[in-house]
Amino acid sequence: MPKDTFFNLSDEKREKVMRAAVSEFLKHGFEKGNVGAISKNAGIAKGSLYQYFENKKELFLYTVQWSSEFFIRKYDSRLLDFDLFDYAYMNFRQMYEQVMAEKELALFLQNVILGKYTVDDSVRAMLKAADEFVLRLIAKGKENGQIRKDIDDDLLALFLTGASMKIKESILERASAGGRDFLAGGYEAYDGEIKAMMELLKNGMGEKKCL
Amino acid sequence: MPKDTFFNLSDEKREKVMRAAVSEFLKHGFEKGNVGAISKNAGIAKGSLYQYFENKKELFLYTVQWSSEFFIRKYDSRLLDFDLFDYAYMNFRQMYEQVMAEKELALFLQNVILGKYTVDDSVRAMLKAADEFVLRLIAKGKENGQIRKDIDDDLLALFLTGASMKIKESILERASAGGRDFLAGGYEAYDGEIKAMMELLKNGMGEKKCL
Amino acid sequence: MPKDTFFNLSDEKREKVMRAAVSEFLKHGFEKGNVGAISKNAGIAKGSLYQYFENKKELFLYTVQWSSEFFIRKYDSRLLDFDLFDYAYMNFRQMYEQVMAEKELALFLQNVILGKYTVDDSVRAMLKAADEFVLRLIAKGKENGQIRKDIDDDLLALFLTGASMKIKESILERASAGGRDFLAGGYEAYDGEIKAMMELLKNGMGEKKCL
Amino acid sequence: MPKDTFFNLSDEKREKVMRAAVSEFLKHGFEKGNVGAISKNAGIAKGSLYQYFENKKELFLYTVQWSSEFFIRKYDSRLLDFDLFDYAYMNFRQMYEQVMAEKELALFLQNVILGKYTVDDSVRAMLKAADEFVLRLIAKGKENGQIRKDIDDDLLALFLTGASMKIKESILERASAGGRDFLAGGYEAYDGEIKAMMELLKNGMGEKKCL
DNA sequence: AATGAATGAGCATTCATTCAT
DNA sequence: AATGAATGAATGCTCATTCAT
Repeated sequence: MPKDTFFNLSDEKREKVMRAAVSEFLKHGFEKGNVGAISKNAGIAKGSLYQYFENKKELFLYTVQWSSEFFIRKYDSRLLDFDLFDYAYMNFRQMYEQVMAEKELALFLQNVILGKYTVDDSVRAMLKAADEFVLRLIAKGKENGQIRKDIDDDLLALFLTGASMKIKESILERASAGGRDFLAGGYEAYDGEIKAMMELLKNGMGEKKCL
Repeated sequence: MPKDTFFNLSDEKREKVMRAAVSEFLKHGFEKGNVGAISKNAGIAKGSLYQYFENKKELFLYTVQWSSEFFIRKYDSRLLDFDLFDYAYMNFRQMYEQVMAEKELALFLQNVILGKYTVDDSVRAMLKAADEFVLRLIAKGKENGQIRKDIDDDLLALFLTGASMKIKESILERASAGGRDFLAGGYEAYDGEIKAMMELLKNGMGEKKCL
Repeated sequence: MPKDTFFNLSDEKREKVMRAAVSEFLKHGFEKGNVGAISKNAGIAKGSLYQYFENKKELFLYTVQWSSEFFIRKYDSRLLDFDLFDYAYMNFRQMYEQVMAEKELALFLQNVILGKYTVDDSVRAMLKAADEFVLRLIAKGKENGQIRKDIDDDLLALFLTGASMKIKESILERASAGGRDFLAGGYEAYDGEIKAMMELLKNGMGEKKCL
Repeated sequence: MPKDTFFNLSDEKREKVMRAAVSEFLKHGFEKGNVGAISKNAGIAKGSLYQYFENKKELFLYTVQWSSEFFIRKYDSRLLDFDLFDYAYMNFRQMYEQVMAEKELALFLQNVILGKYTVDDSVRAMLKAADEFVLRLIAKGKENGQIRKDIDDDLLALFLTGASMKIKESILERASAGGRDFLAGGYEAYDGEIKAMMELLKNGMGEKKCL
C-alpha cells in the first residue's frame, strides 16, 4: 500500500522510517502522532514521507502491517506445527522474547491488537489472519480429541484469545512500567503465571477425561 | 470534578450535555472529539461548556464517570449478593439489556473499559473498582469450595475478565454493526453463547469434581 | 461618567471596587485586565460592575480619574501657593509619601502619566490639567524674575516635566522592585538626588545671575 | 531569535513582514495586535509566521529589534564621534529625519522607548545599550571640562534623556496628528525648539563659566 | 526522488457583555 | 439593584498536506 518509492529505499532506511513511526504512534497514538516528528527521527524530509505514503493514515496502516510482519518473519514460523495448547504456550513465551528484543515494536503491536487505535477497520481485517490460524488449530484439536466438541469454534477462539490477551496485557504493563526489573527477572519469573493460565485454558476447553 | 454550575443545571439539561458528549467521543474519540459539536448537540453555547468544565479533558473524564454511574445506578445494585458465576452470568445478561436500552452509552463505556481512550490514568483508576469486586467474589468462591485453590486470585481474575470481555466485545460488535437484527433476535439468541462461555469458565476455574 | 448606581454605593464599597480595579490594571494592563477578577476582588458580582459602568473602558477611565482625585484630595491642596521650584521640589517629596502610603495607586497613576495604557485620548486630556498648572507657575516665575524669559513657556514646561518624570520613574522603579529597602531608607536617602535634580532645573531654567 | 527560515527569506519579503508587524502593533498594541492581520498584510499565510517565529511574543520582540537596527544602520553610525551636546542635538535632528522617512517605524520605536508595550523585560534590556552610550559621553564631558562634576552621572543621564524625550514626544505627537503640516514645515520649523532645549540642557548641566 | 518552506483549515479556550431571576 | 450563568465572537496556534526548487 505504500508507493513504489518506499520499496526502492534501502532496507536500513525503510526500517528506520518504520521504527520512527512505531515509536511516535506508540507514544502519542494516531491522532496526536506527529508526521513531522516521524520524519525527523527517521532522518528524512517531511515531504519524503509523502513520496512514500499517500497520507498519515496509510503510513499508520503500513506501520501496523510492517510490525506484524516483522514478528511473523522472526518468530511465528516456529509455531506452525504445534497443536493448540503448545501454540498458546509458545505464543506467550515468544511474546516475552519479543518484548525483550523489541520493546517498542511489541508494545505497539499489542496496542494494535487491543484495538487502541481507532483508525480504520482495515486494521481489524489484518487481525483476522491470526484468528483464522487459531480457528484451524481448534478444528484440528477437536478432530484428535484434544478439545471438547460441544462448544462452537468461534466461541472457543474468543475464550482462548480473550484470556490469553489479558495475561499478556498484564505482563506487558509490568514490562513497560518497570523495564529494569522485568529484564532482571528473566523468563522464569513469568513462567509460573503462564503455566497456571494454560491449566485454566486446558481445563476449560479440554475434553472431559474424568468419568 | 465539574464545577458547581454544572450541578445546578436541571437533570434534563445535564443529561443532554452528557449524552451529547458521549455521542461525540464515541464517534470521534477524545482527540478528534469536537467541543463545539458537543455544545451544539447539547443545545448550549460553547462558552457554557467552559462554565461547567475546566477543559475538554475534564469534560471527557466526567463523561466517563457519568456513564459508569448511569449503569451502576440502573443495574449493578442487583449484582451485589451473587456468587462469582451468577455474577458473571448476570453481568453478561445486563450488558445485553444495557445495549438494548442505551446503545451509545454502552458502546462508549465498553471502549473506555477496553482502554481505547488514552487520556488519563484516572480512567484506569476507575476501573480498579470493578476489578476489586471480582477479586472479592473469587476469594469468597475459594472459601465455599466453588473455585479451585491452586491458582492465584489475580490470575483467576484476569482469566475471567479476559474471556468475558472478548465475548462481550463480539456481541457489541454485532450490535453496533447491525443494530436492527440484534434488536430483532432478542436476548435468547445470545443466551446460548453466554451459557457456553459460562461452561468454559466454570470448567476452567471450578474445583475439580471428578476423580 | 459611571452610572448613578455607582455613586449610591457606600463610600467603602466604592473604594473597594476602585482599588480592585487599580490593582488589576496595574498588574495586567488594560487589555489583559480581567473584569471578572476585579469584581471578585471587589467582593461584588460581575454583573454589578455593569450596573455601575457602561463597559470595561469606562471602568478603566474612571479608575484613572478616581486615582488622580484620590491624590489631589489628599496632597495637592498644599501645593497651591508655591512658586515653580518649590512646587517641583514638593512634588517630588509628595510622590515619595504617596508611594509609601499608597503604593499601588501611586504606581498605577505613574503608569497612566507615562502613557502606558493606550486606551483613549481622554486619559491624555485629563493630564492637561496638571500641565496647565505648571504653565501658570512658569508664567508667574517669569513675571517675578525667577525664570528666564527668552524661552517659550511650553518648552520650559516640557523641560521641567520631562526631567522630573525621569527621576520619578527611576525612584519608583526601585520602589516597586525592592519595596523593603525603599521603606527602610526613608526619604532622606532620596533627598540628595532630588536636590541635585533641582539644581539642574534651576540652572537650566533660571534667570542668569552671573555676568 | 526568529528561526532560520526567516533569514532565508528575501530581503524584501522579510521587510514586508516586519513592516506589517510594526504597523499592526503600532495601531493596536501587543495584546490586541492580530497575528492574522499581520500575515494578511505581509501577503503570507498565517502558518508561515509560525515557521518564522515561535509565537506572537517572539514576533513582537524581533519587530522591536528590527526597528531599532533599522535606524541604527541608517543613522546612528554618524553619531559616534560627537561630544554629548552635539550628540543630543544630532539625535533630535535625526529623529526628525526618521519620522519624515519612516513615520510608522519611528512612532513604533518611540512607543517602545516610552515603555508602552509591557511585554517583556528583554525590551528594557535593549534600551540599556542606549543609556550606556549616554553615560560614556557624560563621563567624557566631565573629563574635558564640558560638564559639571558635582552631580552624579546617572542623574545627569536621567536629566538629559528625560528632557529630550519630552521634546521628542511633543514633536512626534504633532507629527502623528497632523502629518501634513509637519511635512510642510520642514526641519527649520522645529530647529528653534531644539536649540532652545539645548540651551536649557547646557545651562543645567554645563560647567559654570561665569563668576 | 528529495527537500523543507508554505499553506490554511481547524480547534480549544477566553472573556466582555447580556439577561433572566 | 444584585446576581452569576449564558453567550459567542474572537484569536493564537497546530499540523497534515502541497508544491516549488
